[in-house]
Amino acid sequence: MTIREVSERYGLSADTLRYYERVGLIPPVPRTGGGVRDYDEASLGWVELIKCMRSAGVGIEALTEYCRLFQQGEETLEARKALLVEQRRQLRERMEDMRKSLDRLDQKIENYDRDLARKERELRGG
Amino acid sequence: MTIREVSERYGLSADTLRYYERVGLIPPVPRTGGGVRDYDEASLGWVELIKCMRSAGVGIEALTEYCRLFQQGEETLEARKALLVEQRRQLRERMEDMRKSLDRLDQKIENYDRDLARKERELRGG
DNA sequence: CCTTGACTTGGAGCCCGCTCCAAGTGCTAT
DNA sequence: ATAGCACTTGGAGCGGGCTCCAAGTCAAGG
Repeated sequence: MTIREVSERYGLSADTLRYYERVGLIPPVPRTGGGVRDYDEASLGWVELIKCMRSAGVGIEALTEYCRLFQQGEETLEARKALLVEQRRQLRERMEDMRKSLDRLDQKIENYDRDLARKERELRGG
Repeated sequence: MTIREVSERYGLSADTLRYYERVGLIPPVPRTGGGVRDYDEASLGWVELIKCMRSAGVGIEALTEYCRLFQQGEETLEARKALLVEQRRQLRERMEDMRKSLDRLDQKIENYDRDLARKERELRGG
C-alpha cells in the first residue's frame, strides 16, 4: 500500500506519515526495489495505533520510546507494559481535568439559560 | 492581591498571568497608583476560569472571544452562550476520542499481562 | 529519448502557548 | 540618598508537532 493510500485511509498527510517514521513513532516501513514505501499490515497497525494515541494527546516521546522497546523484542515486555500503564494514568488524569471543565461549562450554560429566560420575561412583562 | 500572590495561589507564572491579560483572556486587571496590578475578586474569578478551561484544552482564541463579548455587556448574552455550547461540544468530542484510546490502552495492557503470565509459566514449567 | 508525476531526502518554516529577557520605573528599608 | 527588589513593557526565544519546500530519483507512457 502506497503512502498516498495510507494517507487517504487514515486522514493523515503523507508528510505526517513520513514524519512519524522519521522520528521513530512507527518502525521502518518496507520498501519496494526503488525505495518507495510499501505499507504492510504491520505498518498499518502501527499507523492506526499512533493515530489513536496521538488523538488522545499521548506525547511523541512516549510513543517513540514504546516503538523503540518493541523493536528490541521480548525482553522489553515489562518495560513496554510499564510505559503503557503510565500513559494510561496520565490520560485518566487529563480526562478528569476535562470532566471538571465540562461540569463547569454545563453550569455556566445553565446560568446563561436562566439569564436569557429572565430577560425574555422582562421584555414580555414590561 | 499582587501578581505574585495570584501566581502562587493558582500555580501559574507571573509571566503567564501577564500574558493572559495581554492577549485578552481576562479583562484588564485593576492597578494601584503606581500602575502595579492589584487583582480583585472579579479578576481572580477570571483567572480561575481561564486556568480551568485551558487545562481542558479550550483554545486561547475562543476564550479571548468570550472575554471580549463579556466586556461588551448584556447584548452579547446569546453570543456568549453559543460560544460556550460550541466549546462544550468540542470538549465532549475530545473526551470521546480519549475514551476510545483509553479502552485501547486497557486492552493492550491486558495483552501484556497475558504475555507476561505465559512467559512466567514457561520459565517455571520448562 | 523525454516528459510526467509520485516518490525520496534533509532541512526550513509555522502555529500555539507560553517563557524568558532587557531596559526602565517606582516603592521600601536602611 | 541609595540599594534592592518587585513591578512594568515590548519583544525575542523555545518546544511540540507538524507542514512545506527544494532538489533529486525512478517508473511508466508517448
